[in-house]
Amino acid sequence: MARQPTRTSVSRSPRKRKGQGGERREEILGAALRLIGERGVHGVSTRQIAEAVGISQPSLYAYFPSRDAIVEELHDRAFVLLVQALDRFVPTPGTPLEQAVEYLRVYVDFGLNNPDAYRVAFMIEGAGKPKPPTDESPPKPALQAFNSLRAAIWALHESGRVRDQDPEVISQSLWAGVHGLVSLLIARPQFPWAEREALIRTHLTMLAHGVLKDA
Amino acid sequence: MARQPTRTSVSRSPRKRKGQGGERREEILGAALRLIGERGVHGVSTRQIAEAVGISQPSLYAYFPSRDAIVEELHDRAFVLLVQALDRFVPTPGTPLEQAVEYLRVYVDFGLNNPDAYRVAFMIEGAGKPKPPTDESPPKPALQAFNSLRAAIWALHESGRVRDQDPEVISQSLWAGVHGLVSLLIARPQFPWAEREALIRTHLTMLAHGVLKDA
DNA sequence: AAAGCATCTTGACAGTGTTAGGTTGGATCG
DNA sequence: CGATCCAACCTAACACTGTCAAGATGCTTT
Repeated sequence: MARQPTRTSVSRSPRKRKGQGGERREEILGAALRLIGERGVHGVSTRQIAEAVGISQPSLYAYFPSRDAIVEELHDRAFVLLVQALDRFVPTPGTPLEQAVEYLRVYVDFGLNNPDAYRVAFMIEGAGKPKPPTDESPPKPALQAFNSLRAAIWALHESGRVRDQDPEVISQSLWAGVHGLVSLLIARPQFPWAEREALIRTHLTMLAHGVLKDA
Repeated sequence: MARQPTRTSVSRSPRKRKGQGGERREEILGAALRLIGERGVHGVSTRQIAEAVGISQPSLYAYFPSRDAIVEELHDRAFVLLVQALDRFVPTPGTPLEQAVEYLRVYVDFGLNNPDAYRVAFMIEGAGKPKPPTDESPPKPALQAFNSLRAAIWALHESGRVRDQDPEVISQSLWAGVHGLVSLLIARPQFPWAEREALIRTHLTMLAHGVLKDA
């Protein structure tokens, strides 16, 4: 009697072959990042992700232990992308101020060009909290990203152009400075912002002026 | 037959008298703010709020149309508090740089002393999105807060001490500068921050140096 | 052809925000 | 005083969420 199930609707993706489970994993991460970019981190459910991929929703748990684990993986990957972008930077000839602005600009552009990644990386509440036990061993991508920035500041500092302040403090301060602009531009698109290019340039110039000696 | 209900557990708060529904409203907001401060915006359910207040959970909907409305009310109130703090500022005698640092310090201190409020006000994803129709009429507390800051910058600007830049751009840039520090300090308490006082002072001095002429 | 196991499924659970409808009891009025 | 009214509040139920348990499927290797 069991009537033929009407099926339809949820077009399933064909089952992956034996070794290719990793492909599914990537598909899941891709769909999750896209949906999160559209609807926000908390506006996406596991069922929506699963449907976008074309699998049943509990199948996600074959690849990730929890929903949060998906977000966390995106989080880490976003940091890796940021580090790559920062480390790719090579200064063009110019004054230290111009070079500093250029470098900070890489950070800003990364954030604005990858708002989904930046959101996931920096703008998720309590994303860095619940892990006091498993520290130390792996250099978390988050810290690694800051290390890139810090290294650049130290280099600048050793050129003697920086105001006499602890370089560590200056690094953190500059980070806060660029993060503030990026996060606000991303999070508050409705705010009556000034012309974006002028705002960015002014902001970075201000930060650089604040740090460098020859103002 | 109907056995005495075992009751227990959820100690209910006594019913409010006829006109005192507003009290309940305040109790709900207070409990919500406290719980959100402890567990984060998304870590608190309406049932938890209701239990903390001592009423049934659907009763919340007699006072607020939705869960988001509770958060939004807290959001607006946080802005009002911030505006009050900013407007209370009266500069002590000193150089323009010292005064600028002092003023920005009010913003930073407000954020760090009221992290719950600041979180709710500035660090909630998409809190300023879904309202293109009902604009214009009421001066939203959010914009009002920025107006306070802008007014202060304009005053500074007219004293002739500011680098030749559009004051509007400078206001937004300074806002981004302080917001970056406050939001990171609040959101990432685990990060190996430098000594907080030194960090704040350096950051604000940097921002002020970046904006003022006599560096 | 058989075995093994990665892949994926259905079914169920407690928890969530929200709505519908009914009860209670203090304030008000005749 | 007693009747009425309605603000304040409740229970029951809905569709949705993340997660777990248990089993089916079918490619790959022996």
